[in-house]
Amino acid sequence: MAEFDFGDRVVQINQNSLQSKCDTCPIHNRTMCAFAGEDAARELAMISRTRRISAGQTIVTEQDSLDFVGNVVSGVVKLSKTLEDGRQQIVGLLFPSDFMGHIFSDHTRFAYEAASDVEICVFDRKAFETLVQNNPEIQHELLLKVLTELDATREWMVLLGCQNARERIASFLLMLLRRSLQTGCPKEDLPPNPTIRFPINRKNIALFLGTTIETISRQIQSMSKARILKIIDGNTFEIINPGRLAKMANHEEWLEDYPV
Amino acid sequence: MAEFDFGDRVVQINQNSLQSKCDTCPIHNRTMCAFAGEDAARELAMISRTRRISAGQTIVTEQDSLDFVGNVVSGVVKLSKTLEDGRQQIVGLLFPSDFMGHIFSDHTRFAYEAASDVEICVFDRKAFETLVQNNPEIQHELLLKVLTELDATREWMVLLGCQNARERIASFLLMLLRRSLQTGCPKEDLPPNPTIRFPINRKNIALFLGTTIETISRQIQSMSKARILKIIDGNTFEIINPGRLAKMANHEEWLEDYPV
DNA sequence: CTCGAGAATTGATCCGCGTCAATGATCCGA
DNA sequence: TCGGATCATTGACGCGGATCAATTCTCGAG
Repeated sequence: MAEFDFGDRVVQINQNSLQSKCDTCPIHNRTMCAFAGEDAARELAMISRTRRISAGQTIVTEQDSLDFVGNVVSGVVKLSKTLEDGRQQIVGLLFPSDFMGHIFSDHTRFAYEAASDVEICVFDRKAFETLVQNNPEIQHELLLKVLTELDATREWMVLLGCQNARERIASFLLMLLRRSLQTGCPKEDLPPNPTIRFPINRKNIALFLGTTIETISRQIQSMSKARILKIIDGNTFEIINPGRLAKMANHEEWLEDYPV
Repeated sequence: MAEFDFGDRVVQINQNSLQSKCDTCPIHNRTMCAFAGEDAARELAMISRTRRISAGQTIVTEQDSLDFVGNVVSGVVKLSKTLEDGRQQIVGLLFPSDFMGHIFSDHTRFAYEAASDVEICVFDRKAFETLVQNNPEIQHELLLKVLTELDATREWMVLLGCQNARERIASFLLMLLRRSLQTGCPKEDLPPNPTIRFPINRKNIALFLGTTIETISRQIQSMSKARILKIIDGNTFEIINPGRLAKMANHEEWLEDYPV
């Protein structure tokens, strides 16, 4: 065991076992960890810890203090706000390699919940903040990540503000398709009929899209009848015509790879 | 005139006249400029320039490259996206002291337009990026600003996703009230019946709230009948009961100062 | 002052989708 | 294998707010 001082607290961690975790981390090179220098990477590895949360469990409630940050390793974390009367809106879905946490602030305004079985790699927040302050290159990566997330959030704002149910669901399918293609496969190898799985249940999709499970169901059936997709099972779909789907979403830039 | 090298370009600027501008800047201490060290502040002053844009003029279109960044000095800048069929959604309104620009990226996905007569203090983007990279404390302030903006954007996402027209308009009024109180007046000095002015026209409010000018008109009249506000003129309103307005908005934390 | 253009209000109508309710599918523990 | 629970699908209905249209208000030019 080694003892490390992160400014306002002392952390004791087994250095070897944790260092090795990052080497086998399936998402390491897509997270901000990949941009850390050698020393910072060692520190990150030392303060990291893996947590598993099963679907439906709350990780942090609104207004709670969030004393850790981290990366989603597998599964989907939902970020949501619930009004007094029970209405809820999901304001973000965090997929593997996404950064999770509310840094440089003592309380979040949104609840974090596992939308599926989830594995996250967490760091003590204060320790991570100290590390960020001492490593401008990590802070820069973090800034870029947050800027990207801000843009993505604004895109969804367009969706919620002025697109109808059909467009919202088409956009959601496209987002899933894009996330599943993010491994960076060359354009000519794109499958003509990609397959999509819903990683979360209908209720959460509805809460994210600002609609209802009934409307989602009707639209999926309607797309199936229109031969835009084929329902393999309730959660799996073969996209017969990605181009038409993109056109339907009215968000062309979300699927540049599949021309209409 | 002095000549300054910002990495990839050389800028010639009259140092004295520009330095003096920041001293008289009405919003200086609320912008990230206030956090710059002495050297950085001098650089900022040197690369800054004031631009005036009249209401309705486009500053940057979507997909354009945005070669400057800056702070809004007066007026309101709208950040929006327009779909092919003409539907438009405003994803952000920038008020005085707000930072404007799309840093560390060569093209924006949103258009910038003056929603009222506007005065902005601009910096060359590349020069500013260099300055940020060389000044971790400015980068940190920028990160905090972006994080705050991300949270604010998510709050509006809740609004667009699951709140009705009445709640949206009440929330908009509260936001204006809060912005106008940001000078930091002590709680006991709060005016019991504050006055609000719409800084932008109905069309832009509607585009921001994901509704229509007709609906806004009807809701305002309805609030007037319910004695929640008094219509001074078409753009000015006396808030008779801030507490009930907050309750109506269902976003209690937006007006903690006025208990229900 | 008048005139015309753009902005806001007010009224009438209609439709997308939320709501409620019933049925069907899947899964798990007993 | 059965029964209960959870989740998804399908149908019927109604409402909030978009749409269309007419009127009123505001303001700057002449």
